[in-house]
Amino acid sequence: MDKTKPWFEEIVLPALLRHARSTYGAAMRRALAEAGYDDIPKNGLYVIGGLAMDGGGIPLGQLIEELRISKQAAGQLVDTLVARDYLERAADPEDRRKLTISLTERGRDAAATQAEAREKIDAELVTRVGQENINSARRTLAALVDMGFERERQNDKTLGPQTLA
Amino acid sequence: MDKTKPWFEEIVLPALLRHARSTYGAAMRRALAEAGYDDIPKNGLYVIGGLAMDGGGIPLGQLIEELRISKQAAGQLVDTLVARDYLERAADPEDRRKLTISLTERGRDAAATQAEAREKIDAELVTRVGQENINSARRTLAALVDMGFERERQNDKTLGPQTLA
DNA sequence: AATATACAGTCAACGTTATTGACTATCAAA
DNA sequence: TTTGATAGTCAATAACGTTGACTGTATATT
Repeated sequence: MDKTKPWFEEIVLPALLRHARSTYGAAMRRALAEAGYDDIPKNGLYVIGGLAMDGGGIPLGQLIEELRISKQAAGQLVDTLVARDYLERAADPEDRRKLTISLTERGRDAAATQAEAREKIDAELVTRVGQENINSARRTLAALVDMGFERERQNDKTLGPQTLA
Repeated sequence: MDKTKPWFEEIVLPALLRHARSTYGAAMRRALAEAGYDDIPKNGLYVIGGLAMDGGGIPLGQLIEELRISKQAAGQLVDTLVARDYLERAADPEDRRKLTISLTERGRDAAATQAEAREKIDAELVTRVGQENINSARRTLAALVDMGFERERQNDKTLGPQTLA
């Protein structure tokens, strides 16, 4: 009766993923809130964080791809992020249909705060399980992501946005 | 310029987690929809899947713990799941405050379908990265989850439900 | 026993986020 | 220069989660 394996070998992977992600989410949100950035919508973290890495201005379409939400949802998300002064839009001179988005001053600062919080978790994680395990985890997760992409193509986009996540 | 590492070593962990989870979510949803179970709310997957493992009837409070949502949200979730005939409520004879929930016939069938889809992904994952990497991933994710729990206690529940996830 | 406190869950109102459907504007190609 | 595809917006609605106030049941203290 005591012969139980460690809990994390019993639990189902999706649930494990869910809770693991929430650790990051909670830490980043707390750090942001403490720095006064307490009005960022859910997916805003991904937008801000992503833009901080990409550096430049990306078109809405790219957000749609990365977040896998409808373009209307993406537009709305950007709207509120613009209204709250994290993002700004600019016309793309190459193609006037496109409106690229980029971080404002405030947005960059929020991104930095967020990155710091994330890196703190990352660092703590290294001390807990070691870089080797983390690398393995990344490989494993990447394989999962790939499988998702493949299926999506296979099924020729018959997969609604909200079906995901 | 071509000296780039594999993409999954560049990407930030929360995003990787997000997409990895969506692979499971999409596969399970597709399988369920094909079997006629296309009316399951988002968190319903966790409720149904979780109940299928626990077997028995659990009280609402346990759902709240596991999903980390407000009790009202949990109640509402159960409401719709009951309305759609996946779940049923029963009074707990021990403590008449408690209403335990358990799977209906339909619910069990949905759970089976879902589990099958999940296991298919699991199996494919083994062939892709091997059991060793998966074990490492589990250890790593578990460490993350633990960190989340610890922080939560540290901060004495000052952490709203929606802050998570 | 009597009262106070804690716990399990519901009801109602509201806010946020995502969805669908219809539309405008721009570009690309025949 | 019409045709078709692409980028994004507007408006209405649906799904989900939150807060606050409430009922009923159990538990502990006097």
